[in-house]
Amino acid sequence: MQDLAKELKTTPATVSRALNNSPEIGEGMKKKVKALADKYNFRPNAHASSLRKGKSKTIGVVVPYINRHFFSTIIHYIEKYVSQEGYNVMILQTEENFEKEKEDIALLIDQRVSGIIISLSKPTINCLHIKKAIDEGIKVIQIDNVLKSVNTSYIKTQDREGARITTLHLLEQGYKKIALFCGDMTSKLYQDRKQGYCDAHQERDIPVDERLFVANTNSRKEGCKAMRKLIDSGVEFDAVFSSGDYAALGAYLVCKEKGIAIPEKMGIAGFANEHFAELVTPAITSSDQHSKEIGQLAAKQILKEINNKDAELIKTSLLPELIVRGSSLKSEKLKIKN
Amino acid sequence: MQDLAKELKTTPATVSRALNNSPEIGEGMKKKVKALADKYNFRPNAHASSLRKGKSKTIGVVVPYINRHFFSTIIHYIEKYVSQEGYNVMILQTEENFEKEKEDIALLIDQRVSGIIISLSKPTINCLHIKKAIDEGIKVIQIDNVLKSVNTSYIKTQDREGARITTLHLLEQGYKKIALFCGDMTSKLYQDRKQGYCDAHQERDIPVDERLFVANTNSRKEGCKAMRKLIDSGVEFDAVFSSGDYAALGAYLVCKEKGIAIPEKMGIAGFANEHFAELVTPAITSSDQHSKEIGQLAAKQILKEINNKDAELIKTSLLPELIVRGSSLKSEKLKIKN
DNA sequence: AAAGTTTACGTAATCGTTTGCGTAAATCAC
DNA sequence: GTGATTTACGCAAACGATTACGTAAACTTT
Repeated sequence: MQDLAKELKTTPATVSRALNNSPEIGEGMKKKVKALADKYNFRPNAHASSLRKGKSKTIGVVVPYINRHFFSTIIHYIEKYVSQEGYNVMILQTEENFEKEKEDIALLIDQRVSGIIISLSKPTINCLHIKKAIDEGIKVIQIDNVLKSVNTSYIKTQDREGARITTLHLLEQGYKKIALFCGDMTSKLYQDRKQGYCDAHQERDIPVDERLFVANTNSRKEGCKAMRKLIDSGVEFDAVFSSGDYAALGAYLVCKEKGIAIPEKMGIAGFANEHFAELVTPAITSSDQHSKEIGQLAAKQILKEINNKDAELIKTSLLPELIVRGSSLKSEKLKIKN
Repeated sequence: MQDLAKELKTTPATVSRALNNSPEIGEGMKKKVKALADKYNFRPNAHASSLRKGKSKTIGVVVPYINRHFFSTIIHYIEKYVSQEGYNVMILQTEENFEKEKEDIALLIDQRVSGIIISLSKPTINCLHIKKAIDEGIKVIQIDNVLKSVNTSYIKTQDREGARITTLHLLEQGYKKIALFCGDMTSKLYQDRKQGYCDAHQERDIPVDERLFVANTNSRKEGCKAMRKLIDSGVEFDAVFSSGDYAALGAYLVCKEKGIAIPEKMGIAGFANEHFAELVTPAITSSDQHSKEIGQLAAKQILKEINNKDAELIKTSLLPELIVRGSSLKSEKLKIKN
């Protein structure tokens, strides 16, 4: 920048202002500066700029695991959007670990990022770390697993309602005893889904059988384990609603292995609409969480809050879309039989 | 830092050195500095440090799309590894666009990242942008789709050999006319896979029928289209080897739709071992590309090159693992019939 | 014990931009 | 034509850490 200034017999100040399109610089000078910058292929040092401004054009994205279809899709759309505005994204994973989450946030503060988009790890129950970021002037947007105790914009799924709708669907298909697989119950997200499951039962005046409830069941392996255990326990049930597709898949595979007919003898419904859900035979009923919309909304909103001192926060809950597939279509089959 | 220095009646220089564990600082002073830093929860400004050092503790990762299982898994392991060493990762997507790739690299240079791990976009055929990064002292590692015309470490799949093995497998199963689906043929990656396919034919003295070759077929939709077109063309064939699982899935679904028995009338094999390949019925034969190993190796190697001025480059080609599944098991079925 | 070496820390310049303040020249009001 | 603005730019001080160089004090060597 010094060099450009020298060659143009002006000062770095002017060069800087010209490159930043400051209105205090005349058109003629701007053209000259830009032309020379182009000629020498000059690009300003991002760190010097960030240091001086106390802010960098970076958005931090914090998720439990990036190699989950749901999150990688969200990040895809975030990156796609913010990169158009000259921002870049820094990615951190919490692996569902609260301590790591705190450290991740601290790192992003060290980087003076302009904004943070975060899906809280499941065990997180306090948000002092988030508040610290906000105090530093960083805009925060929560997605997916959010805590309302801290006042930020958020975009989440209507977990309770989504679970209610799925459960209702299973009940309407004629399933009587529905097992429920959830994850870490310290998380509001799973509490909500369980609540929705209970709501549906209450509406239909059906008692909830706690023996059919299994927590900490997220992965395919855990889903298998839970399913085997439940079957071996002797408690009767004729359907499984899993808070995640992977655990649903586990249950599904155990049925196939044991020759339990899906959907006739056992109904299965998942959540998240993972890729494989529609591909297996019969396909698995699941709820789409609109990852694309979440990513786009989060990106749009965070830039708005960064650029507009007092942009209004948004508190959005998207209704997941129940996609009914073969794994829970008992009544249709019955009709055909008659 | 100034404040800490003042309180300890010393200078920022000493504080900086103490925090960085410089051997020039006595143990007593180090303890005092660190204690006070802890007390005030002081964390150094990353940008000031990067500016002064001309380098930031950031690794840039450039891939076509992050929401592909293969890439998100690689990135997962990269982030996991480098974050332990105090590095963080910045992610850029090229969307298979050369211009965007150039801009991405320029952005990472602006950020003075310490290293770049990149999977070149398919259309990329020259590496001036990569060389520019190297000239800036940035360590570069290529993964997956690499160009050997630039001298960097790389970790890739043995595309030719992998394709050869898959093709040989299909031939051994008794398939006579194997269609080949590939992607953008300007990319060395697909050229290699096609070559492997040809190798296998040559070994078995079987002529290659160019009418059975379809390029630019990556997605599920394109796979469907290609399959329909091929069937309608009237050219006879009894198997499909697709360079990607999604296109293989397209072919697979068209068979199901048209009632073409898999694997009896049509053998199918993909590449990449996507999640769904093992889940559909029959499961799809595919080759695992060891994404976990690629991520770990890339991360380990880039840190080595960053920390060791003259660490040796690695040029690694991992042999993909052919996972034979039902979609290509014709002979087994025949045996059962006899 | 004098000279040399090491240890532990201070001094001050530097990384490359940005920006509050100052000011000459140009423009405007009347 | 004089004073008041406005325009367009220069000056210089930041931003916060790092590091080459300098130097007292402590320690070695012979």
